[in-house]
Amino acid sequence: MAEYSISELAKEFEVTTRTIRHYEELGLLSPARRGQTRVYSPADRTRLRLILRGKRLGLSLDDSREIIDMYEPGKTNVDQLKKLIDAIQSQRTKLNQQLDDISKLLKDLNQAEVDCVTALKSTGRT
Amino acid sequence: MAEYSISELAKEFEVTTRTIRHYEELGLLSPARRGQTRVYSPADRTRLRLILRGKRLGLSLDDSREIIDMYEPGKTNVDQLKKLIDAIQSQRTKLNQQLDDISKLLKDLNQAEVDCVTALKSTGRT
DNA sequence: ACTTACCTTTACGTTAACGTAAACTACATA
DNA sequence: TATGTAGTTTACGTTAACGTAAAGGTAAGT
Repeated sequence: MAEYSISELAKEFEVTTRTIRHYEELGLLSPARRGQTRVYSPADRTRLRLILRGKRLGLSLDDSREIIDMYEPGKTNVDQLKKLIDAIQSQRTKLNQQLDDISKLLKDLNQAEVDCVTALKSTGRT
Repeated sequence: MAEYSISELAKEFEVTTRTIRHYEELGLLSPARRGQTRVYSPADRTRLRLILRGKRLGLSLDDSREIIDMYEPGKTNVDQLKKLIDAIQSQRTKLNQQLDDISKLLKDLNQAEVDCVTALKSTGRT
């Protein structure tokens, strides 16, 4: 039954402790306490991982919280569940848009690289 | 030889004119002028499209400017070209990381959806 | 001539996501 | 006992990416 200190998590994910506390202020994390000191469970660690993944994808912290809350099984209400499914669909749409953007950007990068190499060769001959 | 007004572009890309002017302030766009008025070429329009694509991918405007400048062929210097190739590679790395993130998130979303549907069914029977 | 619909610049305001500093506590170790 | 190391709260500061007036210019239509 592993647990983690705030600085351990900070080191592992290459963020500052301030950042982790900030996520807690926003209600994205709520670690246990031993006295005053925060004690993080593996579940907390997973939440942090999800938050940072969301960040890399350009999600706001609020968006991330929405998504993360989806994983919690405590949603009994039917309307809640339907809302969640909608949210999931909407996120999927956004992600697919991102996939499209990325593939286009990668294509552009390839072309840019080709242009660079071509330019380099011609430079070599001048 | 098409051209566009600022509000035309704003409408097309669903941003405000303030946003477009802001990009110009940061040196990401430099449209021609007819008197005081900005006149955008198809090339300007493409640049705007690239900027917004970058935004969707979570790039900063500075990052976007770097990438966009890669497409300009006016880079004669060899060192410049090598730097560009490095930048391209680094962007590619970042994008591949994003692809990985997205595939993982999509997987998570699928699981969350399954959980939702399961929960819904059990609710129906209670 | 007057309104409407654009365009312009200048400049202060706002939000998100932290950074940074101050001031304090608790535990371990030289 | 002092020095360090890691934790805490509180609170003001900062940066990016615009928002939001304010104040004005210009050309088209009525």
